[in-house]
Amino acid sequence: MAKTDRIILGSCHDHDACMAAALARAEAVCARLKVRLTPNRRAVLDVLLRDHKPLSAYEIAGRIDWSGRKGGPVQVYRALGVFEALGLVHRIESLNAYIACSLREGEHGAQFLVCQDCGRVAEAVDTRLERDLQQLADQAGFEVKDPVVEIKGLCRDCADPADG
Amino acid sequence: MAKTDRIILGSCHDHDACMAAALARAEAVCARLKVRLTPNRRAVLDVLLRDHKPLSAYEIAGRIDWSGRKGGPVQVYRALGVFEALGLVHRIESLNAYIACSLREGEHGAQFLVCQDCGRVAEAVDTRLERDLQQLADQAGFEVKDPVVEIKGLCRDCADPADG
DNA sequence: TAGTAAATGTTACACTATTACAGAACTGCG
DNA sequence: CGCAGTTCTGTAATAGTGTAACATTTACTA
Repeated sequence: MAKTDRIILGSCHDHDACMAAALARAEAVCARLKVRLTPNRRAVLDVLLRDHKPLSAYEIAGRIDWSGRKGGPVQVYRALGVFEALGLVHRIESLNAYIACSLREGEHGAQFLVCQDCGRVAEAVDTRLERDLQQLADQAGFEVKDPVVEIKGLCRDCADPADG
Repeated sequence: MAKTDRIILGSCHDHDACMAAALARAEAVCARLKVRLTPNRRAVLDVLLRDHKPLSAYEIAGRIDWSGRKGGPVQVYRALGVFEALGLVHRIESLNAYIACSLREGEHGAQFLVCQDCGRVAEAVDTRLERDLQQLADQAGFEVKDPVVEIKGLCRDCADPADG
């Protein structure tokens, strides 16, 4: 049976290492594309990496230490815009929230498993699914730009709390 | 090659007949499930069927003749909630908009092709894609409740205006 | 170091969605 | 019919999400 290439659960991992790696990846991407990782942007990315779960722009704004400055959604949206364009942050449409990308550089595509109970999100890479999406679009003469796949439901922990 | 079961383009069809059929379908579903198709709800459904394209709740509210009454988003959201539960209306997450379901009774599942240029949305039924989604979820021990598939891109007309 | 482009600070505002509560309309039943 | 309970509606207020506009500052480049 064809297997999903990779699923990142968002739990069950060494979070410090994960954060450091993600930050390094972000720096690499920014350097390569000549995008500046300014303090503002870094602050937004830090918050997202720290939590490793979807946060609304306003939640992000609330967690940043603006040290004196006013600081609000505008700054956050600006940074999110940059990161989305780079593929470092994904918007979860069904939650109006944003999450740092968990994938290695070079990997792309974005299928999400969104738990309606605990709110956590797992990110997956399933090339077969992507092929299917492409094929579906082809049949309608539709040019794919950005496929949104968000499977809403219950994660393992929430579906079966007893861990049966 | 496995084919998508059905794609409804949202254009190129006898709109009057389509509307009448959809309305009849809605009445049937409501009758079967003992849900009342009240004037308010009918007004919302009418607007959605008439346009056959995604509309925001506020746009819907703006197009309804409230004849004296105040009438606003609250009424619209209430009706939309009912129809969504019945599967007669779908929310397009990536647009914050709502569209009447184009499928026959019994058909379900909802994959959408969302044109970023003209804003039109086509609805598709692709059981293979659904199977793949289920399989992806299974591998993560995830229980699927509501798969959201919205392919953003360019429809045939907008991708190639010259109709090459 | 002056000129240009990029990013920021700030205010204000538009759009999306929900809560709360009182009143009206429908349903079932004696 | 007339009452009781439920469902639906009208209305106002408010919470949450996202942008526009514009002056100012910061960073790059010649």
